[in-house]
Amino acid sequence: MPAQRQTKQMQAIRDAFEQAARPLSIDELHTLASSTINTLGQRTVYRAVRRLEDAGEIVSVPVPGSADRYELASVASTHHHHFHCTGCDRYFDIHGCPGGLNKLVPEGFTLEHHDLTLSGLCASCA
Amino acid sequence: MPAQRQTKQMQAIRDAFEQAARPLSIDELHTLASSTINTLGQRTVYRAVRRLEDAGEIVSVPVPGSADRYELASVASTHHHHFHCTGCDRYFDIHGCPGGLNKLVPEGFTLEHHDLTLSGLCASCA
DNA sequence: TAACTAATGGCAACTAATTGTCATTTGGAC
DNA sequence: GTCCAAATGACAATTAGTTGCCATTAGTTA
Repeated sequence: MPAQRQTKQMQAIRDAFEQAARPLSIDELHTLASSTINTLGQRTVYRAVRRLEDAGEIVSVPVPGSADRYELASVASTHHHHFHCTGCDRYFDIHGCPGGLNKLVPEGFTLEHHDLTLSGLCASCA
Repeated sequence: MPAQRQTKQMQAIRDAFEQAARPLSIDELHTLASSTINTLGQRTVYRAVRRLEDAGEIVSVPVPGSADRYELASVASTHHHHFHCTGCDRYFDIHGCPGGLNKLVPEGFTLEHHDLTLSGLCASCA
């Protein structure tokens, strides 16, 4: 198997996830990590995300209307939902869950997962 | 203003919405309406959807990971949510709403909308 | 330090979804 | 039935997102 190398690009991308503590898009990652590596290429961000996802360190967060976001697998393993700010287009984690969803499922359907997205304005945009 | 013409293509697309009674993708519309108009072009479906949306007869339903679905505005005006079948990739309407979402909103954030999507298998796929 | 090769970065190419173009068809007013 | 223009359908072109390619850079081991 190929040896893993410790690069400053990869480290900057990991740091971006840790510091942001919310789901990030490829562009957000590129912007955030560029503050430390100002020559960072977008292609490198795509590859880093792919590797981190394959390694199980991050998971994709599909969102309607735009490209996937990604968040740390350690965060994703705790059941949570998201808040989408319509002002800055950022996604935030929210904890808690309404529950009682089984009552909503139609006869004959099997419920496996659910996804709740609140939207409005974040603290910065409000 | 330009005169509206009553075409069988447009009627077939309206019928598809009425009969399906669930959010439809462009491809689903094309397939459903093709059962009556077997020469129906995809371009015509795109234009019909645009006109119906502009006219306020249908609204778009953005979904993660794939192209928008569309549903009748009369249905959309009643608060509801959706069930996504992971087997056949169809969306269905579900009525009811868990409520109590304001408790989940972080300090300083303003809640405007919410979107709940259940997923699993529909009655046909289960 | 030297050598090997994983990783990078820029650009072209690809994919899926959508829209532009235009010759042809056809609904509807006369 | 005639005429005009809205609507259609085929295909090319565009867009956003992502990936392929490849010459170059730079970790890592000896």
